[in-house]
Amino acid sequence: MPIRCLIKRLKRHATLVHVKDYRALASFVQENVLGKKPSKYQLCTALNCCAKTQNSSLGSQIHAKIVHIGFDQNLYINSSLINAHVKCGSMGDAMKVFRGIELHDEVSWTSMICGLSQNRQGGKALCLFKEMLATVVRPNCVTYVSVISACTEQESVYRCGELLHAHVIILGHESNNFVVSSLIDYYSKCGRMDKTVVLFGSCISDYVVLNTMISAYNHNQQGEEALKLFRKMLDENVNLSEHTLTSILDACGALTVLQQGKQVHALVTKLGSDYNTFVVGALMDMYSKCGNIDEACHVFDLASYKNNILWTSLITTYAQSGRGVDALKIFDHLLMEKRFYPDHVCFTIVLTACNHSGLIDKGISYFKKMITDYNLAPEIDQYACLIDLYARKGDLKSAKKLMEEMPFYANAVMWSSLLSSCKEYGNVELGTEAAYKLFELEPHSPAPYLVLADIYAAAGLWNRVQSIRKLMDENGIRKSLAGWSRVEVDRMR
DNA sequence: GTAGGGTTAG
Repeated sequence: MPIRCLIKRLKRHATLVHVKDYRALASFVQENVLGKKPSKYQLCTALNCCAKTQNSSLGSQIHAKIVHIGFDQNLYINSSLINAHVKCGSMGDAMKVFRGIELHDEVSWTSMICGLSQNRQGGKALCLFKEMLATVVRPNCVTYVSVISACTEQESVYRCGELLHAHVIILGHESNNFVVSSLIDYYSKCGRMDKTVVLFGSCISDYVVLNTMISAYNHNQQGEEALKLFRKMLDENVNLSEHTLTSILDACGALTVLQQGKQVHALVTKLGSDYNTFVVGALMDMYSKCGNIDEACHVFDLASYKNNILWTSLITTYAQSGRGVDALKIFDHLLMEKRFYPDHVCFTIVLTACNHSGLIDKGISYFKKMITDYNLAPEIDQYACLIDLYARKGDLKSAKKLMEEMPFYANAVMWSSLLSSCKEYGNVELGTEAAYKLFELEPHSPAPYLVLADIYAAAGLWNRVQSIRKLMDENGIRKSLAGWSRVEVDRMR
Protein backbone atom coordinates (compact mmCIF):
# COMPACT_ATOMS: atom_id res chain seq x y z
CA MET A 1 0.00 0.00 0.00
CA PRO A 2 1.44 3.44 -0.88
CA ILE A 3 2.44 5.51 2.11
CA ARG A 4 -0.07 8.29 1.29
CA CYS A 5 -2.96 5.85 1.46
CA LEU A 6 -1.72 4.67 4.83
CA ILE A 7 -1.74 8.23 6.14
CA LYS A 8 -5.29 8.73 4.92
CA ARG A 9 -6.35 5.59 6.77
CA LEU A 10 -4.51 6.68 9.90
CA LYS A 11 -6.19 10.08 9.76
CA ARG A 12 -9.57 8.38 9.63
CA HIS A 13 -8.69 6.62 12.89
CA ALA A 14 -7.24 9.61 14.64
CA THR A 15 -7.88 8.24 18.12
CA LEU A 16 -7.54 4.52 17.65
CA VAL A 17 -4.76 3.53 15.30
CA HIS A 18 -5.43 0.07 13.97
CA VAL A 19 -2.69 -2.35 14.84
CA LYS A 20 -2.76 -3.66 11.29
CA ASP A 21 -2.10 -0.19 9.87
CA TYR A 22 0.63 0.41 12.38
CA ARG A 23 2.49 -2.77 11.45
CA ALA A 24 2.00 -2.16 7.73
CA LEU A 25 3.37 1.33 8.11
CA ALA A 26 6.43 0.30 10.08
CA SER A 27 7.39 -2.44 7.64
CA PHE A 28 6.66 -0.22 4.64
CA VAL A 29 8.90 2.49 5.97
CA GLN A 30 11.65 0.10 6.91
CA GLU A 31 11.67 -1.51 3.45
CA ASN A 32 11.04 1.46 1.23
CA VAL A 33 12.26 4.49 3.08
CA LEU A 34 15.18 3.25 5.11
CA GLY A 35 16.46 0.65 2.65
CA LYS A 36 17.50 2.95 -0.16
CA LYS A 37 18.14 6.69 -0.31
CA PRO A 38 14.75 8.25 0.38
CA SER A 39 13.59 11.60 -0.96
CA LYS A 40 12.97 14.58 1.34
CA TYR A 41 9.27 14.16 0.72
CA GLN A 42 9.27 10.52 1.71
CA LEU A 43 11.14 11.30 4.89
CA CYS A 44 8.64 13.98 5.91
CA THR A 45 5.73 11.67 5.21
CA ALA A 46 7.33 8.83 7.14
CA LEU A 47 8.07 11.10 10.12
CA ASN A 48 4.51 12.33 10.04
CA CYS A 49 3.39 8.70 10.45
CA CYS A 50 5.83 8.13 13.32
CA ALA A 51 4.28 11.13 15.05
CA LYS A 52 0.74 9.87 14.54
CA THR A 53 1.50 6.34 15.66
CA GLN A 54 3.99 7.40 18.35
CA ASN A 55 6.54 5.02 16.86
CA SER A 56 9.61 6.27 18.63
CA SER A 57 12.07 3.59 17.51
CA LEU A 58 11.22 4.07 13.84
CA GLY A 59 11.48 7.83 14.36
CA SER A 60 14.99 7.43 15.73
CA GLN A 61 16.00 5.21 12.80
CA ILE A 62 14.73 7.81 10.36
CA HIS A 63 16.55 10.50 12.33
CA ALA A 64 19.83 8.60 11.91
CA LYS A 65 19.15 8.18 8.21
CA ILE A 66 18.54 11.93 7.81
CA VAL A 67 21.86 12.75 9.43
CA HIS A 68 23.58 10.10 7.32
CA ILE A 69 22.20 11.45 4.04
CA GLY A 70 22.91 15.03 5.06
CA PHE A 71 19.36 16.42 4.98
CA ASP A 72 19.78 17.79 8.50
CA GLN A 73 19.38 21.45 7.57
CA ASN A 74 16.13 21.03 5.63
CA LEU A 75 13.46 22.94 7.55
CA TYR A 76 10.57 20.74 6.42
CA ILE A 77 12.40 17.64 7.58
CA ASN A 78 13.52 19.23 10.84
CA SER A 79 10.04 20.44 11.73
CA SER A 80 8.67 16.96 11.06
CA LEU A 81 11.50 15.46 13.09
CA ILE A 82 10.82 17.77 16.04
CA ASN A 83 7.15 16.89 15.80
CA ALA A 84 7.84 13.14 15.69
CA HIS A 85 10.12 13.30 18.75
CA VAL A 86 7.64 15.50 20.59
CA LYS A 87 4.70 13.19 19.94
CA CYS A 88 6.80 10.28 21.28
CA GLY A 89 7.64 12.31 24.38
CA SER A 90 11.37 12.46 23.51
CA MET A 91 11.76 16.10 24.44
CA GLY A 92 15.55 15.97 24.72
CA ASP A 93 15.90 14.71 21.14
CA ALA A 94 13.40 17.29 19.89
CA MET A 95 15.33 20.09 21.55
CA LYS A 96 18.63 18.82 20.11
CA VAL A 97 17.16 18.96 16.61
CA PHE A 98 15.72 22.40 17.27
CA ARG A 99 19.00 23.81 18.56
CA GLY A 100 20.86 22.28 15.63
CA ILE A 101 18.87 24.31 13.10
CA GLU A 102 20.96 27.18 11.77
CA LEU A 103 18.22 29.28 10.22
CA HIS A 104 14.73 29.00 11.70
CA ASP A 105 11.35 29.83 10.25
CA GLU A 106 8.00 30.20 12.02
CA VAL A 107 7.15 26.52 11.63
CA SER A 108 10.34 25.24 13.26
CA TRP A 109 9.84 27.66 16.17
CA THR A 110 6.19 26.72 16.48
CA SER A 111 6.89 22.98 16.34
CA MET A 112 9.15 23.24 19.38
CA ILE A 113 6.93 25.68 21.29
CA CYS A 114 3.94 23.46 20.63
CA GLY A 115 5.91 20.37 21.67
CA LEU A 116 6.80 21.89 25.02
CA SER A 117 3.23 23.00 25.53
CA GLN A 118 1.87 19.52 24.76
CA ASN A 119 4.40 17.90 27.09
CA ARG A 120 3.35 19.89 30.14
CA GLN A 121 6.33 22.23 29.95
CA GLY A 122 4.36 25.44 29.60
CA GLY A 123 6.97 27.60 31.31
CA LYS A 124 9.65 26.51 28.86
CA ALA A 125 7.24 27.02 25.95
CA LEU A 126 6.76 30.61 27.05
CA CYS A 127 10.47 31.19 27.40
CA LEU A 128 11.02 29.88 23.89
CA PHE A 129 8.23 32.11 22.60
CA LYS A 130 9.98 35.13 24.13
CA GLU A 131 13.20 33.98 22.49
CA MET A 132 11.37 33.82 19.17
CA LEU A 133 10.02 37.37 19.58
CA ALA A 134 13.61 38.59 19.80
CA THR A 135 14.37 37.21 16.32
CA VAL A 136 13.26 38.40 12.89
CA VAL A 137 10.84 35.47 12.54
CA ARG A 138 7.27 36.48 13.43
CA PRO A 139 4.82 34.18 15.20
CA ASN A 140 1.66 33.31 13.29
CA CYS A 141 -1.73 32.15 14.52
CA VAL A 142 -0.52 28.57 14.96
CA THR A 143 2.23 29.84 17.27
CA TYR A 144 -0.34 31.74 19.29
CA VAL A 145 -2.56 28.69 19.66
CA SER A 146 0.39 26.75 21.10
CA VAL A 147 1.60 29.45 23.40
CA ILE A 148 -1.87 30.30 24.73
CA SER A 149 -2.51 26.67 25.53
CA ALA A 150 0.85 26.61 27.35
CA CYS A 151 -0.52 29.30 29.67
CA THR A 152 -3.40 27.11 30.83
CA GLU A 153 -1.05 24.63 32.42
CA GLN A 154 -0.63 26.09 35.85
CA GLU A 155 -1.51 29.00 38.03
CA SER A 156 1.65 31.01 38.24
CA VAL A 157 3.58 33.82 36.67
CA TYR A 158 3.25 32.02 33.34
CA ARG A 159 -0.33 33.14 33.16
CA CYS A 160 0.09 35.89 30.64
CA GLY A 161 -2.81 34.89 28.42
CA GLU A 162 -4.37 38.32 28.46
CA LEU A 163 -1.26 39.83 26.95
CA LEU A 164 -1.26 37.15 24.27
CA HIS A 165 -4.94 37.88 23.65
CA ALA A 166 -4.01 41.50 23.00
CA HIS A 167 -1.35 40.36 20.50
CA VAL A 168 -3.94 38.18 18.79
CA ILE A 169 -6.37 41.10 18.43
CA ILE A 170 -3.71 43.43 17.06
CA LEU A 171 -2.53 40.83 14.55
CA GLY A 172 -6.08 40.02 13.47
CA HIS A 173 -6.06 36.34 14.46
CA GLU A 174 -9.28 36.62 16.46
CA SER A 175 -11.37 35.08 13.72
CA ASN A 176 -9.35 31.87 13.76
CA ASN A 177 -11.32 29.24 15.64
CA PHE A 178 -8.21 27.42 16.82
CA VAL A 179 -7.15 30.67 18.49
CA VAL A 180 -10.65 31.28 19.85
CA SER A 181 -10.81 27.78 21.36
CA SER A 182 -7.46 28.15 23.06
CA LEU A 183 -8.49 31.55 24.46
CA ILE A 184 -11.85 30.22 25.69
CA ASP A 185 -10.01 27.36 27.36
CA TYR A 186 -7.47 29.72 28.90
CA TYR A 187 -10.02 32.15 30.34
CA SER A 188 -12.26 29.38 31.63
CA LYS A 189 -9.35 27.83 33.51
CA CYS A 190 -8.62 31.23 35.09
CA GLY A 191 -12.24 31.44 36.22
CA ARG A 192 -12.94 34.31 33.82
CA MET A 193 -16.27 33.14 32.43
CA ASP A 194 -17.19 36.72 31.50
CA LYS A 195 -14.39 36.80 28.93
CA THR A 196 -15.19 33.26 27.81
CA VAL A 197 -18.83 34.06 27.11
CA VAL A 198 -17.93 37.19 25.12
CA LEU A 199 -15.45 35.25 22.97
CA PHE A 200 -17.97 32.48 22.39
CA GLY A 201 -20.69 34.96 21.48
CA SER A 202 -18.57 36.77 18.97
CA CYS A 203 -17.26 33.82 16.95
CA ILE A 204 -18.83 31.59 14.35
CA SER A 205 -18.60 28.47 16.44
CA ASP A 206 -17.68 25.06 15.15
CA TYR A 207 -17.84 21.76 17.02
CA VAL A 208 -14.45 22.24 18.71
CA VAL A 209 -15.41 25.70 19.98
CA LEU A 210 -18.66 24.20 21.28
CA ASN A 211 -16.78 21.37 22.99
CA THR A 212 -14.39 23.85 24.53
CA MET A 213 -17.32 25.91 25.78
CA ILE A 214 -18.96 22.85 27.36
CA SER A 215 -15.76 22.04 29.19
CA ALA A 216 -15.44 25.73 30.16
CA TYR A 217 -18.83 25.50 31.89
CA ASN A 218 -17.71 22.28 33.58
CA HIS A 219 -14.53 23.87 34.89
CA ASN A 220 -16.60 26.63 36.44
CA GLN A 221 -19.27 24.48 38.06
CA GLN A 222 -21.92 25.48 35.53
CA GLY A 223 -23.09 22.01 34.54
CA GLU A 224 -26.62 23.20 33.72
CA GLU A 225 -25.22 25.57 31.11
CA ALA A 226 -23.12 22.74 29.69
CA LEU A 227 -26.22 20.57 29.34
CA LYS A 228 -28.14 23.42 27.70
CA LEU A 229 -25.40 23.85 25.12
CA PHE A 230 -25.29 20.11 24.51
CA ARG A 231 -29.06 20.02 23.88
CA LYS A 232 -28.60 22.86 21.41
CA MET A 233 -25.91 20.85 19.64
CA LEU A 234 -28.29 17.89 19.40
CA ASP A 235 -31.11 20.09 18.05
CA GLU A 236 -28.86 21.64 15.46
CA ASN A 237 -27.33 18.31 14.44
CA VAL A 238 -23.80 19.46 15.22
CA ASN A 239 -21.16 16.79 14.83
CA LEU A 240 -20.68 15.07 18.22
CA SER A 241 -17.13 14.02 18.89
CA GLU A 242 -15.73 11.85 21.66
CA HIS A 243 -14.65 15.10 23.35
CA THR A 244 -18.30 16.21 23.45
CA LEU A 245 -19.43 12.96 25.02
CA THR A 246 -16.62 12.98 27.58
CA SER A 247 -17.38 16.55 28.64
CA ILE A 248 -21.12 16.09 28.82
CA LEU A 249 -20.72 12.97 30.96
CA ASP A 250 -18.53 15.07 33.23
CA ALA A 251 -21.39 17.59 33.52
CA CYS A 252 -23.90 14.80 34.30
CA GLY A 253 -21.61 13.48 37.03
CA ALA A 254 -21.08 16.91 38.56
CA LEU A 255 -24.85 17.48 38.63
CA THR A 256 -25.50 13.85 39.70
CA VAL A 257 -28.23 13.52 37.08
CA LEU A 258 -28.19 9.76 36.57
CA GLN A 259 -31.11 9.62 34.11
CA GLN A 260 -29.47 12.04 31.72
CA GLY A 261 -26.16 10.29 32.21
CA LYS A 262 -27.79 7.03 31.14
CA GLN A 263 -29.22 8.71 28.05
CA VAL A 264 -25.74 9.87 27.10
CA HIS A 265 -24.49 6.32 27.74
CA ALA A 266 -27.09 5.06 25.24
CA LEU A 267 -25.85 7.66 22.77
CA VAL A 268 -22.26 6.52 23.32
CA THR A 269 -23.26 2.96 22.44
CA LYS A 270 -25.30 4.10 19.44
CA LEU A 271 -22.41 6.15 18.06
CA GLY A 272 -19.93 3.35 18.70
CA SER A 273 -17.80 5.61 20.88
CA ASP A 274 -17.28 3.04 23.58
CA TYR A 275 -13.88 2.13 22.18
CA ASN A 276 -12.53 5.50 23.34
CA THR A 277 -10.89 5.30 26.76
CA PHE A 278 -11.69 8.92 27.62
CA VAL A 279 -15.38 8.25 27.01
CA VAL A 280 -15.30 5.00 29.00
CA GLY A 281 -13.43 6.76 31.82
CA ALA A 282 -16.02 9.55 31.79
CA LEU A 283 -18.85 7.00 31.92
CA MET A 284 -17.26 5.35 34.96
CA ASP A 285 -16.76 8.72 36.58
CA MET A 286 -20.36 9.73 35.92
CA TYR A 287 -21.75 6.49 37.40
CA SER A 288 -19.54 6.66 40.47
CA LYS A 289 -20.43 10.30 41.13
CA CYS A 290 -24.09 9.32 40.86
CA GLY A 291 -23.43 6.68 43.51
CA ASN A 292 -23.64 3.70 41.15
CA ILE A 293 -20.25 2.08 41.70
CA ASP A 294 -21.39 -1.32 40.38
CA GLU A 295 -22.35 0.14 37.04
CA ALA A 296 -19.03 2.01 36.91
CA CYS A 297 -17.19 -1.29 37.40
CA HIS A 298 -19.44 -2.98 34.86
CA VAL A 299 -18.48 -0.36 32.25
CA PHE A 300 -14.84 -1.01 33.10
CA ASP A 301 -15.23 -4.78 32.73
CA LEU A 302 -16.84 -4.36 29.32
CA ALA A 303 -14.04 -2.19 27.97
CA SER A 304 -12.08 -4.24 25.49
CA TYR A 305 -8.91 -2.19 25.76
CA LYS A 306 -7.63 -1.27 29.19
CA ASN A 307 -4.87 1.30 29.30
CA ASN A 308 -3.38 3.55 31.97
CA ILE A 309 -6.24 6.02 31.71
CA LEU A 310 -8.84 3.35 32.40
CA TRP A 311 -6.92 1.82 35.29
CA THR A 312 -6.70 5.33 36.73
CA SER A 313 -10.46 5.70 36.24
CA LEU A 314 -11.01 2.49 38.21
CA ILE A 315 -8.85 3.78 41.06
CA THR A 316 -10.75 7.08 40.93
CA THR A 317 -14.09 5.27 41.05
CA TYR A 318 -13.17 3.60 44.34
CA ALA A 319 -11.43 6.66 45.74
CA GLN A 320 -14.37 8.98 45.22
CA SER A 321 -16.88 6.46 46.52
CA GLY A 322 -15.25 6.70 49.92
CA ARG A 323 -13.33 3.45 49.41
CA GLY A 324 -9.87 4.93 49.43
CA VAL A 325 -8.28 1.82 50.96
CA ASP A 326 -9.66 -0.37 48.14
CA ALA A 327 -8.45 2.18 45.60
CA LEU A 328 -4.94 1.91 47.02
CA LYS A 329 -5.13 -1.89 47.04
CA ILE A 330 -5.85 -1.85 43.29
CA PHE A 331 -3.03 0.62 42.75
CA ASP A 332 -0.52 -1.50 44.69
CA HIS A 333 -1.65 -4.61 42.87
CA LEU A 334 -1.17 -2.96 39.47
CA LEU A 335 2.26 -1.73 40.46
CA MET A 336 3.28 -5.22 41.50
CA GLU A 337 2.13 -6.69 38.22
CA LYS A 338 4.34 -4.17 36.43
CA ARG A 339 1.94 -3.70 33.56
CA PHE A 340 0.94 -0.27 34.60
CA TYR A 341 2.90 2.96 34.48
CA PRO A 342 1.21 5.51 36.71
CA ASP A 343 1.38 9.10 35.54
CA HIS A 344 0.84 12.47 37.20
CA VAL A 345 -2.94 12.27 37.08
CA CYS A 346 -2.89 8.85 38.69
CA PHE A 347 -0.59 9.97 41.48
CA THR A 348 -2.86 12.93 42.22
CA ILE A 349 -5.78 10.52 42.69
CA VAL A 350 -3.71 8.16 44.81
CA LEU A 351 -2.38 10.94 47.03
CA THR A 352 -5.88 12.35 47.43
CA ALA A 353 -7.16 8.89 48.37
CA CYS A 354 -4.44 8.63 51.04
CA ASN A 355 -5.43 12.01 52.33
CA HIS A 356 -9.13 11.20 52.57
CA SER A 357 -8.42 7.84 54.18
CA GLY A 358 -6.12 9.38 56.75
CA LEU A 359 -3.13 7.37 55.44
CA ILE A 360 -0.73 10.24 55.78
CA ASP A 361 2.59 8.38 55.92
CA LYS A 362 1.58 6.12 53.04
CA GLY A 363 0.81 9.20 50.97
CA ILE A 364 4.18 10.74 51.72
CA SER A 365 5.92 7.50 50.71
CA TYR A 366 3.95 7.38 47.42
CA PHE A 367 5.09 10.91 46.66
CA LYS A 368 8.72 9.85 47.13
CA LYS A 369 8.14 6.69 45.06
CA MET A 370 6.78 8.82 42.26
CA ILE A 371 10.17 10.46 41.89
CA THR A 372 12.49 7.57 42.65
CA ASP A 373 10.66 4.59 41.08
CA TYR A 374 8.72 6.22 38.25
CA ASN A 375 11.01 9.07 37.32
CA LEU A 376 8.18 11.61 37.38
CA ALA A 377 8.94 15.19 38.34
CA PRO A 378 6.10 16.22 40.67
CA GLU A 379 3.86 18.96 39.32
CA ILE A 380 1.93 21.59 41.21
CA ASP A 381 -1.07 19.28 41.82
CA GLN A 382 1.01 16.59 43.49
CA TYR A 383 2.82 19.19 45.59
CA ALA A 384 -0.59 20.48 46.66
CA CYS A 385 -1.50 16.93 47.78
CA LEU A 386 1.74 16.52 49.72
CA ILE A 387 1.32 19.88 51.40
CA ASP A 388 -2.20 18.86 52.35
CA LEU A 389 -0.88 15.54 53.72
CA TYR A 390 1.70 17.25 55.92
CA ALA A 391 -0.81 19.86 57.00
CA ARG A 392 -3.43 17.31 58.02
CA LYS A 393 -0.84 15.39 59.94
CA GLY A 394 -0.17 18.58 61.88
CA ASP A 395 3.36 18.86 60.51
CA LEU A 396 2.83 22.48 59.57
CA LYS A 397 6.55 23.17 59.51
CA SER A 398 7.17 20.62 56.77
CA ALA A 399 4.15 21.86 54.83
CA LYS A 400 5.42 25.44 54.96
CA LYS A 401 8.98 24.40 54.10
CA LEU A 402 7.74 22.52 51.05
CA MET A 403 5.74 25.55 49.90
CA GLU A 404 8.89 27.62 50.03
CA GLU A 405 11.20 25.12 48.41
CA MET A 406 9.08 23.59 45.65
CA PRO A 407 9.67 24.86 42.10
CA PHE A 408 6.22 26.51 41.91
CA TYR A 409 4.60 29.51 43.52
CA ALA A 410 2.25 28.39 46.28
CA ASN A 411 -1.35 28.76 45.12
CA ALA A 412 -4.63 29.39 46.91
CA VAL A 413 -5.37 25.67 47.30
CA MET A 414 -2.12 25.20 49.24
CA TRP A 415 -2.56 28.25 51.45
CA SER A 416 -6.13 27.09 52.15
CA SER A 417 -4.87 23.65 53.21
CA LEU A 418 -2.38 25.29 55.51
CA LEU A 419 -4.95 27.68 56.92
CA SER A 420 -7.44 24.88 57.67
CA SER A 421 -4.77 22.92 59.50
CA CYS A 422 -3.68 26.00 61.42
CA LYS A 423 -7.25 26.20 62.65
CA GLU A 424 -7.25 22.49 63.51
CA TYR A 425 -3.95 22.68 65.39
CA GLY A 426 -4.33 26.21 66.78
CA ASN A 427 -1.33 27.80 65.07
CA VAL A 428 -2.03 31.53 65.25
CA GLU A 429 1.15 32.84 63.66
CA LEU A 430 1.16 30.64 60.56
CA GLY A 431 -2.61 30.90 60.28
CA THR A 432 -2.32 34.67 60.10
CA GLU A 433 0.31 34.45 57.36
CA ALA A 434 -1.77 31.97 55.34
CA ALA A 435 -4.95 34.02 55.67
CA TYR A 436 -3.26 37.25 54.59
CA LYS A 437 -1.81 35.44 51.56
CA LEU A 438 -5.33 34.32 50.69
CA PHE A 439 -6.69 37.85 51.07
CA GLU A 440 -4.30 38.76 48.25
CA LEU A 441 -4.82 35.68 46.09
CA GLU A 442 -8.62 35.56 46.40
CA PRO A 443 -9.68 39.09 47.28
CA HIS A 444 -13.42 38.36 47.12
CA SER A 445 -13.51 35.22 49.21
CA PRO A 446 -14.88 35.48 52.75
CA ALA A 447 -13.55 32.02 53.74
CA PRO A 448 -10.04 32.99 54.90
CA TYR A 449 -11.40 35.90 56.96
CA LEU A 450 -13.83 33.63 58.76
CA VAL A 451 -11.29 30.86 59.37
CA LEU A 452 -8.76 33.35 60.72
CA ALA A 453 -11.43 34.85 63.00
CA ASP A 454 -12.11 31.29 64.26
CA ILE A 455 -8.40 30.77 64.95
CA TYR A 456 -8.23 34.02 66.92
CA ALA A 457 -11.43 33.21 68.79
CA ALA A 458 -10.14 29.76 69.79
CA ALA A 459 -6.97 31.38 71.11
CA GLY A 460 -9.02 33.94 73.05
CA LEU A 461 -7.61 36.83 71.02
CA TRP A 462 -10.86 38.76 70.92
CA ASN A 463 -9.29 42.06 69.87
CA ARG A 464 -7.95 40.38 66.79
CA VAL A 465 -11.34 38.84 66.03
CA GLN A 466 -12.77 42.36 66.09
CA SER A 467 -10.04 43.63 63.78
CA ILE A 468 -10.80 40.88 61.24
CA ARG A 469 -14.48 41.84 61.25
CA LYS A 470 -13.46 45.41 60.64
CA LEU A 471 -11.17 44.37 57.81
CA MET A 472 -14.03 42.43 56.20
CA ASP A 473 -16.22 45.53 56.30
CA GLU A 474 -13.46 47.69 54.89
CA ASN A 475 -12.82 45.29 52.02
CA GLY A 476 -16.54 44.82 51.33
CA ILE A 477 -16.52 41.08 52.05
CA ARG A 478 -19.94 39.50 52.52
CA LYS A 479 -20.34 36.96 55.29
CA SER A 480 -23.38 35.07 54.01
CA LEU A 481 -22.90 31.59 52.60
CA ALA A 482 -25.21 32.34 49.69
CA GLY A 483 -22.63 34.26 47.71
CA TRP A 484 -19.94 31.60 47.95
CA SER A 485 -18.82 29.34 45.23
CA ARG A 486 -18.88 25.58 45.75
CA VAL A 487 -15.10 25.51 45.68
CA GLU A 488 -14.88 27.97 48.53
CA VAL A 489 -17.34 26.03 50.64
CA ASP A 490 -15.47 22.78 49.93
CA ARG A 491 -12.20 24.33 50.96
CA MET A 492 -13.61 25.34 54.33
CA ARG A 493 -14.30 21.65 55.00
C1' DG B 1 4.31 16.49 -8.64
C1' DT B 2 5.39 15.05 -3.91
C1' DA B 3 6.97 17.76 2.43
C1' DG B 4 6.47 20.75 8.18
C1' DG B 5 3.58 23.18 13.18
C1' DG B 6 -2.50 24.11 15.89
C1' DT B 7 -7.80 24.11 19.71
C1' DT B 8 -11.43 20.62 23.15
C1' DA B 9 -11.52 15.00 26.96
C1' DG B 10 -8.92 11.23 32.69
